[in-house]
Amino acid sequence: MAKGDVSLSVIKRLPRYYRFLGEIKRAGIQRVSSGELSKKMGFTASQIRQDLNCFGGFGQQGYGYNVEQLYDEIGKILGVHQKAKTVLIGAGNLGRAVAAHMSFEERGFNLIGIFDKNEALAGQLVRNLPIRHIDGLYDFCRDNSPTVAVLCIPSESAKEITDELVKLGVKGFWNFSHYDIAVNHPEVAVENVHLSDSLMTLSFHVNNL
Amino acid sequence: MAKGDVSLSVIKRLPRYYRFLGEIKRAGIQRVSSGELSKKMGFTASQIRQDLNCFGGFGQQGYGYNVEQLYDEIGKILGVHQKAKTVLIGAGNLGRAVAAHMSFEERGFNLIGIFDKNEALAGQLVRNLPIRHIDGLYDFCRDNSPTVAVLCIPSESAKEITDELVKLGVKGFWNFSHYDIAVNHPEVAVENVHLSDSLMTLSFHVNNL
DNA sequence: ATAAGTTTGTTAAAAATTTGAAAAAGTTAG
DNA sequence: CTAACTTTTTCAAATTTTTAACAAACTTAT
Repeated sequence: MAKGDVSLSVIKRLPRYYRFLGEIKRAGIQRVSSGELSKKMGFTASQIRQDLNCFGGFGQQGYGYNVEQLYDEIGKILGVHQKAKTVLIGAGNLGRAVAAHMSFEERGFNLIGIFDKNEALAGQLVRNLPIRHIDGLYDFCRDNSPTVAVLCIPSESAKEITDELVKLGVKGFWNFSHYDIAVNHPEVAVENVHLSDSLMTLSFHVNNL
Repeated sequence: MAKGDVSLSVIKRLPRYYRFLGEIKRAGIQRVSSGELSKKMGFTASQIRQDLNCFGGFGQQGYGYNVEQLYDEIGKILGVHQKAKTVLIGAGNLGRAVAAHMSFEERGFNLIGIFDKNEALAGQLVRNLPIRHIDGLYDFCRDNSPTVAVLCIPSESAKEITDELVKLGVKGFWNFSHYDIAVNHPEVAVENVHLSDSLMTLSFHVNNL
């Protein structure tokens, strides 16, 4: 069950499995076969079976998969029950929307602080958390030891803040800035979102239908 | 120069090339080799050359690539100078942030309407556009013929609205809802964003460092 | 003008991913 | 309990993607 040897392609599909299994579970369905999942999700049944088997034999021949059990297993693999202490940097339009809109708690994170360089925002509540001035970040991190940071800041500041946060012990970055975070440390995980890349991909497709 | 035979992997890298070339261009650099790009971007030089050659020989032996020309060519391929008329559905936290934060105009889109089912929001301005009540969507589409829709709505409504918009002639969807849009029509392009999937992928990585 | 040095375009090899298919295991009905 | 059926597991083949290597083409300096 070594996790290092599971390919990134597989890992990136796990949240989708989790999402669909959640739906199925809420619909009250108790068992599901790879064939049924295949129809619903648009992956081949073979791929689904192969993916799941990277983490263990969750299914049973002649029966399929128990929805609830499989949902829980994937949840465990993804770590959705962890409570990784998380700070959000940048409380502009996007930062506030991300803070308010994402269910961090259902996905393995615990949002404990929101920071912005704009004094005017200080004290304003977002999701019951006060926006703090960025100058307090250092002390806050020393006192609370967050392990994850969400970056909703302009690309200019991204590199600098990232380096500082790494020094302060942050191990994971969810990056919405235009800048491509590429940390040298192998002990740091980065997920670059790049909404504009996604939008341009759509532009390509729309113009080449 | 048939575009149908370029793989999705390549296409998804194009916005990244565009982004880095933009940076290099703004820095005043006029020529660049695949080797230099490789260092900056983290792709292999071989891959960069191979990717670019899918669309034509933009480089010159012994010289490399002209930054401005390559930037323009990729821009054309991505269609960033198009003005695809675009409506945004759902003016909640996320919808408003997307409307305000994304530079649609620099990426091939022209945002012409914002809609929400919440009466209370009607009339409020976002980016100089008034939020309109969703009931007016049909007429608005008939009058203005948008070809792209950005969906920032709950998954429950996503399928229904998508189907209606397809009937009204929308050819491209940028989907932020939890729901996986899968349109049967081969003439419709969909880009599913799924921020929560990205967040859970980060959760996995953080928990498996 | 020539030679040395770069760098692309292109072809081929390697690696990774996806798909298919058979064997093993379990379920369900009689 | 047995036989027919379903579905996973596992292994192998096919496809796709990435990397490497080399010849052709251009630049630059002498």
